[in-house]
Amino acid sequence: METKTSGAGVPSRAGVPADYDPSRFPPFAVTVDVVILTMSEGTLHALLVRRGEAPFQGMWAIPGGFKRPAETLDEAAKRELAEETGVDAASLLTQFGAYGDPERDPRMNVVTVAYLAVLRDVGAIVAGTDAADAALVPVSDVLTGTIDLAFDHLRIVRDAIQRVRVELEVTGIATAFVGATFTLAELRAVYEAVWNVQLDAANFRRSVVAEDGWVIPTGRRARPGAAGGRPAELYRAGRAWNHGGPIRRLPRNGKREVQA
Amino acid sequence: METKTSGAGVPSRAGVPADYDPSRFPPFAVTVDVVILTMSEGTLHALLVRRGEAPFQGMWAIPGGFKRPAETLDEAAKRELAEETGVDAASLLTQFGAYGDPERDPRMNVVTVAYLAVLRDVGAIVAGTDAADAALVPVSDVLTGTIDLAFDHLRIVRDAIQRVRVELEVTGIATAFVGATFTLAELRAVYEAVWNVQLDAANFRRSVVAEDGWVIPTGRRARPGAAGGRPAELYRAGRAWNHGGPIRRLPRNGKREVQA
DNA sequence: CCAAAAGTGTTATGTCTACACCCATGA
DNA sequence: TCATGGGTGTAGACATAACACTTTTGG
Repeated sequence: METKTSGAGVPSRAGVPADYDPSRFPPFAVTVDVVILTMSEGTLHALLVRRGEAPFQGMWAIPGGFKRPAETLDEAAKRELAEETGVDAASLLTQFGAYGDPERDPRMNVVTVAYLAVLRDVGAIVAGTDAADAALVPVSDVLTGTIDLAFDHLRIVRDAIQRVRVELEVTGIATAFVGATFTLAELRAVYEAVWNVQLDAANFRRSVVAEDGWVIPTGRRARPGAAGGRPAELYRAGRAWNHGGPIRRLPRNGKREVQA
Repeated sequence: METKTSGAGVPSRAGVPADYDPSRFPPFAVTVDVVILTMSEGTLHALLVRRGEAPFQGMWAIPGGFKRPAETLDEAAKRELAEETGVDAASLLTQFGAYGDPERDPRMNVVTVAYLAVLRDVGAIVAGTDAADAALVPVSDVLTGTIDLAFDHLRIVRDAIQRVRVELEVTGIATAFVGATFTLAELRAVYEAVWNVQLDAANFRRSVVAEDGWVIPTGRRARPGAAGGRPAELYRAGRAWNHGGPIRRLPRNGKREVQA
């Protein structure tokens, strides 16, 4: 693997001590962690598991596990997601970072590769598992430190949120948060929750509908809420979200930002 | 680290065979590879090294090496960059991916974490090293397969280019490509080379100058080229490029794209 | 009927593009 | 002086934001 051309015998190119022998490589454990995000009660939630053993026993953590030698990183992430949720949907798994600080695991050298997964209907999935060891928690509770996480998982979650914010802008990942059919108000709520902004419903509708083939009207309508109101049209996701996004960019100036 | 809560004895949550014992973890070698990009002769170039040993002996590869147990991934990347170029500039090192396919190294299980570095004046640096084992090659030659790379390094370079395209848009990384002082034409050439587009000089100037504090006029002027022309103002980079970019977005429609 | 939410129209403002035009230099 | 590239002006196309107004529901 990638041994430098300036091998053991060659003096270092730039004054760095060549005190390292590439022929003996240090072994690492490699894990894959998956930040699973979903919308619940109008806010962004993450699926966390409670650790059953030391270190950090009893604390919340991102689900994850060892990479196996015969699988790729993507396959490992897909496997972890499936084991945790039963969902088999590789397309919305995005690798967003690798973490290898020496002390991130007190027991050994561990490098972890982090993935982001965006799901809908995780509530039902979590309810089906042992409630004691998996839960959907508000992301804001994690970010503010109300819930604190094992290892460097806070940092990983922070990076995942950063990433999903960008994904929302440049891909159409928003539809992954909502059900198979959805109203534009639900879709708008995704942007508002993730970006923490307030969007004009009228203008939002126009932007989304203008993005050709991105959402498709089903002809059916949603039942209004208890407070009444005109029933909303139901849409389904159109072609996959790889081409470019529907709603453009976070506000150019700080305007319209809403305080948490 | 990150062992699932559903440990060895607990049956798997979702029908996945629980045939894996987390207490024995498989060891991996972890390396850090750095894709070093620079502008040379008006086009995008990458710094490659020639492999001195098997496998892929004699082929070109991205510089890289083992992560040491006591350093972070960022530190390892910084060290590799310094060893290869003598440049000590951590701020422009960006992690952009991890690669761990089982067969990517025929000798053993290697997971590599890839970084992007953008430099100026690499030409002089490379000239100072043994020309036989390091060279600046046009990125286009790599992407078209004219030069082929060891391991899965082609894929890594492709991803690095993807990344720098985005970085150019959302950060101000463009100034990292040019000298300490530069003309707006030089800066524009960076965008044109990386995005493979043709930009209107007049509009480019306005966009850049409008981005407040992003480039700062020095009051000095560049000597015109041999063909004459009005001497251009010299600028220096302003505050660091983390806030948001100067030139916005790749063209919304395919227009203005230039064929390679 | 009233409140609430969905959806449409309209207008002011801002941004982007193309391109005409002037400026300063080398040969 | 002409060719070349730097820099400014400007008008139309287009995008965005704000908000008034109409529609359709529950109570």
